[in-house]
Amino acid sequence: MNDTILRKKKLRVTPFRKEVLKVFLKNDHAISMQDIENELGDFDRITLYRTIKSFINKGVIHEIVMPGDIRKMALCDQVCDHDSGLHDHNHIHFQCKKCEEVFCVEIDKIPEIKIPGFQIEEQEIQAKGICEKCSGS
Amino acid sequence: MNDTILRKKKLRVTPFRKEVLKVFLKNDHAISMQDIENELGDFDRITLYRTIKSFINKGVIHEIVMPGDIRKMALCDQVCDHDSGLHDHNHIHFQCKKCEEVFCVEIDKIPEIKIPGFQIEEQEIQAKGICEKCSGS
DNA sequence: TTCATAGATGCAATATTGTTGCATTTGTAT
DNA sequence: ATACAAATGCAACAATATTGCATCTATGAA
Repeated sequence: MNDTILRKKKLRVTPFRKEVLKVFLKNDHAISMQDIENELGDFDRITLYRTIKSFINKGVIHEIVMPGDIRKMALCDQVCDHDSGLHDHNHIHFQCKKCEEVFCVEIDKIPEIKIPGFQIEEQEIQAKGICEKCSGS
Repeated sequence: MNDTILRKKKLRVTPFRKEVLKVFLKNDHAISMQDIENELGDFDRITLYRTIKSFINKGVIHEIVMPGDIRKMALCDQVCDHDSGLHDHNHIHFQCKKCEEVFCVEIDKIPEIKIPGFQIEEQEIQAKGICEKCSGS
């Protein structure tokens, strides 16, 4: 139930937030602002912006940015239930060159990068290629 | 000389382009659209957008996007002298949490990621932490 | 169950960012 | 020196995002 998700993240359960969350839940890939707007029937754009912002801050969803002005969002794992606005993810972001969708893909272990002189605290990997579904066809 | 860079990438050498290129050359870190606008005295914004677009297409600069609506650009290595619009880079993108600058940092070898079912063709690594300069202070 | 209140919503107005079409100017190859 | 494709600059516009404020509502406490 999406009520549970919201409550867990200390967000008030409102009809609008449930609607927005539903859009995320029914997609297995990352979605854009446009996608959400298209899926919501009637809505107030300002409220949507604010909803998205609080979802990100509370760790309900996370932002994915990729070259080419691609800005999408996807649900967070259970892991990130913190109020800090920081997100920990054990996955990489993958964009399919065929269907153009962006997915969060779990991987066993994120390789550690080391750079002399730099202290790396977080890292994120973005990849492009052909996704599972498009490989088959 | 920045004339050489432009000619090598098959771009006409115009005063404006030289100005923009100069801004990139004098920074050792990635810069934003805002940064460029601030450094250029008097300019036409539309021309700037178009200039940036052709610089990216011809491989003079590359785009760097990071979570938090960060969109910056930096000069490409000599390597990417192709007209395809694709860029090959042997570096990762690093953002310092202290000075907030974004750097292109060369690393020895980019680790290979493998995901069952997915064909990875390109990948990019983004990291956050403390940069060389800020570590010292 | 009712009530008070912090938080969420919706509207208006506005800011920021990026694009398109078109006339004019300019860099470059001949 | 010249012709022409490419670049520029202007006007108009489109898309995206933000702020302030009045109103409404979800939630915890009485």
